[in-house]
Amino acid sequence: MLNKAPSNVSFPKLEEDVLKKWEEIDAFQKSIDNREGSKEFTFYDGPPFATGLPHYGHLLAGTIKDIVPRFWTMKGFKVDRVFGWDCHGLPVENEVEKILNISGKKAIDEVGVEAFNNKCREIVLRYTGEWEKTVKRMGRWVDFKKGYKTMDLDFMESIWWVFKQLWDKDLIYKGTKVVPFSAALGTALSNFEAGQNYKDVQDPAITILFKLIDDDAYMAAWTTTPWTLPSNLALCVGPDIDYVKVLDKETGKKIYFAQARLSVYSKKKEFEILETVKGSQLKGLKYEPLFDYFADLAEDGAFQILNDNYVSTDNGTGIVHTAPSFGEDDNRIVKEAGLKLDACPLDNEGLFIDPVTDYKGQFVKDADKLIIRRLKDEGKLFDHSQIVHSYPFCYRTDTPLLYKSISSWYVNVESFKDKLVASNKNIRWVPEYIKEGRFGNWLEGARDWAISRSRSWGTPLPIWENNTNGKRICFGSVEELEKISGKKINDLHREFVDPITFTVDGEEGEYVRVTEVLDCWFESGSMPYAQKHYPFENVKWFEENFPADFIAEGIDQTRGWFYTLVVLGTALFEKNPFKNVIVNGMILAKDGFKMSKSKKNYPPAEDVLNEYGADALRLFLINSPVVAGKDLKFSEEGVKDLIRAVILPLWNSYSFLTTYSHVDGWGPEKGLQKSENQMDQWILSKLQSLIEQVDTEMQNYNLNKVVPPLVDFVGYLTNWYIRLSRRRFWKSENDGDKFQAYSTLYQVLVTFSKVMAPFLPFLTDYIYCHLTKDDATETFESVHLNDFPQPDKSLQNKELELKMDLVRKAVELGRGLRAKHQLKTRQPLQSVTVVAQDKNNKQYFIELNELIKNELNVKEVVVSNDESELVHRSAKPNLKLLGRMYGKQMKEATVLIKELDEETLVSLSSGGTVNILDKELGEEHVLIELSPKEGFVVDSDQGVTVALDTDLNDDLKKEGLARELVNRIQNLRKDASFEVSDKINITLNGDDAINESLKIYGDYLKNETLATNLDMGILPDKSDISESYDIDGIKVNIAVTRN
RNA sequence: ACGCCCGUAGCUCAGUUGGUUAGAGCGCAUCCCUGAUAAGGAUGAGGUCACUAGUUCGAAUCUAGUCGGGCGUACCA
Repeated sequence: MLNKAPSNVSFPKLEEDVLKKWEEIDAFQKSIDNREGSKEFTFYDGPPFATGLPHYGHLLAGTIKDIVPRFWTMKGFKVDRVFGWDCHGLPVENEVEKILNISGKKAIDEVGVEAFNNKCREIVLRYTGEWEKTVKRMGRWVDFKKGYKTMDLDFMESIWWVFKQLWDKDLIYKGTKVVPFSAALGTALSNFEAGQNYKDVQDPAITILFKLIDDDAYMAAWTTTPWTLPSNLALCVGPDIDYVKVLDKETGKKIYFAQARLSVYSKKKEFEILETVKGSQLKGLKYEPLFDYFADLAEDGAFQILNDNYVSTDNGTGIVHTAPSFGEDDNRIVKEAGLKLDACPLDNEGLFIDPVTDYKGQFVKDADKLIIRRLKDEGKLFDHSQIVHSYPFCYRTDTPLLYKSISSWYVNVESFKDKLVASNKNIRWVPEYIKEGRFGNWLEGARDWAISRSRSWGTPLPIWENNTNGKRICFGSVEELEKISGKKINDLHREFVDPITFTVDGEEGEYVRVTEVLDCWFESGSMPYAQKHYPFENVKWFEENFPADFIAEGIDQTRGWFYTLVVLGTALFEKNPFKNVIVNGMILAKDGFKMSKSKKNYPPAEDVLNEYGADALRLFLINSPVVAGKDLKFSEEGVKDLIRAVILPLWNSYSFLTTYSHVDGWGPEKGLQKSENQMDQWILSKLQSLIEQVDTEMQNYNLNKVVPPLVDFVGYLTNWYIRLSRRRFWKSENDGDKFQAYSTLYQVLVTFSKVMAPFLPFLTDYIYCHLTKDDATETFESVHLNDFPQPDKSLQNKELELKMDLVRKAVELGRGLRAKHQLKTRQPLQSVTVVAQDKNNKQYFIELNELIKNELNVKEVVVSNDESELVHRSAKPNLKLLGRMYGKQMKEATVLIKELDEETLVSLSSGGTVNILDKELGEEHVLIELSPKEGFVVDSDQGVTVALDTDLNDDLKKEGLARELVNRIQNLRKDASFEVSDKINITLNGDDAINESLKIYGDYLKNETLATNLDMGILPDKSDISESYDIDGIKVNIAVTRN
């Protein structure tokens, strides 16, 4: 027998209890061990940085990462899930710098790599406890004990192996990279850091003249950074852009610039156009360097005009001053022209150094003015103005950033770009548009990947360089390094491997490690291999399970983790490393802006969990556009709504079943019965359809399409099935029908728990376990150890579902009519007329007329197939069909169709045709609408018409009154907190109408209220509860006593 | 600044290849029902589909531009 559900439930509290149970029985581990020997479903967890606390974005991703593996577990797969920690990288270093109150690479060198790294190691895991707590509280099952850390020796060794693979494939090279640089900190910043602090600032915008060597003319170039001019090594023009050579009437100089910019400059000066040429024709022309500091680079190809398509004519002159050491594009263009040029005359503090002797020791930005004046004096300044543009500032010192080239190690991604695109073809992206859109575009434009950082806390590059002959050796395992160095190695961090040096027989010089470490993105992209210490361990497992079945992260990872995974998977194995990916959108605050701690525009996750629980939060997140890659405005109310829409009704259903079955001592151990009742059959059929639907959507990773059918089902269950079946549960006789009702509701709740288990892991587990404790066919300790239900075809009855839809429609219309005409449902009416033109439908109404009778509280259901007395017909064109037929005549035809009379419409619906503008139209060409006729209590919708007979005779009135009395007495029972099974004695007195009514309906009233005695007369002095009522003018006093 | 996504009722969102009176839930108002009660039902009010211009017999939907939000990329020289 089932235990009664507790009368007051706290879902957060219930969840905590379920969590405890999971711990006790080790439910998660069991869900994996259970599937030993089954096919595996592989899941990769993207490692978060442990330096911050989890926020909603993590909770969302965590929810998706929990639901999908839970589903596939229930589908029979073994789904191992381990957590990962991203330990290396700038965020950690920044934290440590803050703690040690130092900044920049130089400072780190002073503290020492060892001390610095120790500090990093110390703090990197400081929030893991909080993470674990929150992740678990959300109901996510993931293994923290076996979790990987990117700073583990095994992990780092695999990284080395990955790197060595690329090295052997000749995909690694050393080049220069232009990076944002903070002069105040004396260190390069990541693009991410540089992006933190853009500001609109005013800068000089000058146009300078470069004298051509073989032509008595000048090239006009525009720049906002005069201090980069000493480092100018080239000019760049667009090959397809038109350039004009003009005569400056004031100075007599001949000057080139883009034709499109002529109008701008001619505002200030007078020109005569001499010639027009394409940029491609200017290519290769040589010019005199502006300054002579780097004049000797002319031998290496400097000071010539190059071509590139990135040049625009939006501003400037259409001729770009190119300083390869200070601009990413500049660097690229020069490189692509096959030139090796570099002129970077500044130190780490942003001060000019040799050979720029004139400004030596000056901060470059301060030298701007002097450089401009000098160019002006030399007659090389063509124009001088100001511009306001956005420029990055150091996020820590608020000083303008400089861009400067540094040497860096690259992966030659461009060389296998085609393979990346090919890999992407095999990935299922949810939502789909990301595949060809954002991600596809990003792959198309893939650039070589700079993977080294001049930093301290990371996996060191496994490259040793001979300090004499420059030869390099790359290591791909600890063993190789141990062998050559003769030392035992237990840790691969810099403080351990940097001191290792060695010599090679027959070679001069000593091999010393290059100083850089790997970008932590390289590590996260390597996690499929490194988390398993592949290929040093788990080779067989890896080969069988390599492309992961599933991963999930936010859309911000398009160019992050998703990209690095694909690059490395493709480079190593020419494979896409994951088959399915769910990309979630960003969670914004209620106000539509991003969540911000300082703005306090969102509630702390902990509060939401304590107030509403994880089930509600999970459902809210899953049911939002955020799983379809769109942004979500987070609102607490939304979470609350899901409680109301799903969790509470589900709980109430469970509570309903247990309340009544407890009274009868019913439980599944009595054996489940197959039901003949159509309501039972209907809800079971609906349940099978739901199983199918959820299964299909989950197989397609459409998590956001799952909740609406769940909500619908909850509606069917509570607002139709239970509401209409209540009487069967609480009637006093223990007959077969009652047990069929119990069996049905029991089965529905048990199966429904299984279907919803991946989504609402707590509540479903609670309900499932409490329901099935005595059920010999359900022997599991947790709903999550079950298989996902299979739809039972024998229980599916689509026709019945259709029937019920019609009935529900009719009842809905009938209820609407009662409301509109102020006819209380408690007042019985003589009859309702339902009209169905379709023969099948007519039959359905006849079959299910009992339901309609009860729901609408009428004595009789009249089924008719002629609604012409009740409604008007009118027609509208079926535009989808007719639009193509009529084209421009459509407007005219619409008017004619709308004017068709009822007779014609009736003939159309019985197969007739009508001629409109020379075209023969049949029923399918028009849409016939029904509208209620005046003076009838009638309504019509979607082919169903319902009319109520509102005449009341005496008998109906008496019955109505009896029902009012039942209602009052039931309320009294409830107010007196009687049990549903308590028997009572009633005493009442009142107006004559009461007596008249009870003469006929006294037994009915007793039966309904479980009354053993019904006395008419003066109320007793002592009763459990008594009250006086006025029912539409009829007065009555009632007293109730429990016996 | 550029690329991608988004802008529909007070709020959160649906809206298939262009088609009929633009929908749902919540909230609000009125009424109803109720021994599942932290509920439930019906009805109603509430919309210039961000704006502008175009394509079309017909645009929330397609095109171009403007404005606003998000993500990403950026000293576009």
